[in-house]
Amino acid sequence: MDPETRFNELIQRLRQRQCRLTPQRIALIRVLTSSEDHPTAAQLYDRLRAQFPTMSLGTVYKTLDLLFEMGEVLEISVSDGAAHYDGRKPFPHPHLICIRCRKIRDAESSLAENMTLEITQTSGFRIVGHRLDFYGLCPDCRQAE
Amino acid sequence: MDPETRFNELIQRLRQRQCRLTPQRIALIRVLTSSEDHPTAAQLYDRLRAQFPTMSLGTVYKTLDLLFEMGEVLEISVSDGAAHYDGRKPFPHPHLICIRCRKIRDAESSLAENMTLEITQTSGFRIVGHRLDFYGLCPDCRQAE
DNA sequence: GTGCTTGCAAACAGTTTGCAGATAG
DNA sequence: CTATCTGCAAACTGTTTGCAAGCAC
Repeated sequence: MDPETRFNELIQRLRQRQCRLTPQRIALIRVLTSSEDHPTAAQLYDRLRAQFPTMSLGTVYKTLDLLFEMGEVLEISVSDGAAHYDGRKPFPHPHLICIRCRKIRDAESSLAENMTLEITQTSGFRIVGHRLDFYGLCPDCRQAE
Repeated sequence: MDPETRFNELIQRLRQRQCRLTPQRIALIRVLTSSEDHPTAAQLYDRLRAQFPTMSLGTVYKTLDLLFEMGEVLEISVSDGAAHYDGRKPFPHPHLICIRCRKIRDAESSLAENMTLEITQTSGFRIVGHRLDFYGLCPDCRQAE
């Protein structure tokens, strides 16, 4: 899905929920949907402040929480403290996380869906989300070794 | 693997590393290997303090870090702040996490290994670990709905 | 005896909260 | 006009760090 479509989708969802469409929220959704990487709250805050000096970190957190509760944003916790966010693919999918440079990439796997199905059927849980994180050295960092 | 065997294995690994076998470390490994659930550092501390009043939370963290770096303990980050630890199955495996009662259970899946293989081959990453967490409502909490 | 380990307390980082003032609808 | 939202700052939580005293080897 291209960023523009996703942007409009999120705006639409907020409208449905009768949430106020403040400039801050619109700007955050803009940045979130156009980010190729998986930024932390602080990184989003930095990117926003450049073009939106009045934005505050607290508002970033509040808006991310709102979108998270709506199921429109994925929270990825790497073991580096801060949570990372993915607003482009709200459906779960595997991530590749480099243990050296901390970069996060999306991974494709045909088996992810089947595994979710298998677990759903055998566990008795009603599954509402999953996180599939793979840790390792990315190609760049392997060379640097 | 039964708790006793795993306990001895961990003690052995520490010896190999020439680490001191202090009473604190032995007690923590005892609790860790006999825990059916996935306790946080604070929970481990509470369980230890009962029979070991001099134990400090800092030591719990330091010992967990040591075992984690040795690859003998899994760190599971739920989105509830604190990290949970699993010392019984150091090889990665899927976890089921209840979003209501926060309980964490082990899940079995035949596909987990294949998926890891697939990702390893297509990503260019050298994979050293993975985390497969499934979020949902456990059978108990589904009934309570 | 040596140097790793502990316990304590202070420091730290990320996140959450409370509230007065601002503003979208 | 009103209820929601923002911005700020203080509070909180989990974790890390530094260092003197203790103890495994």
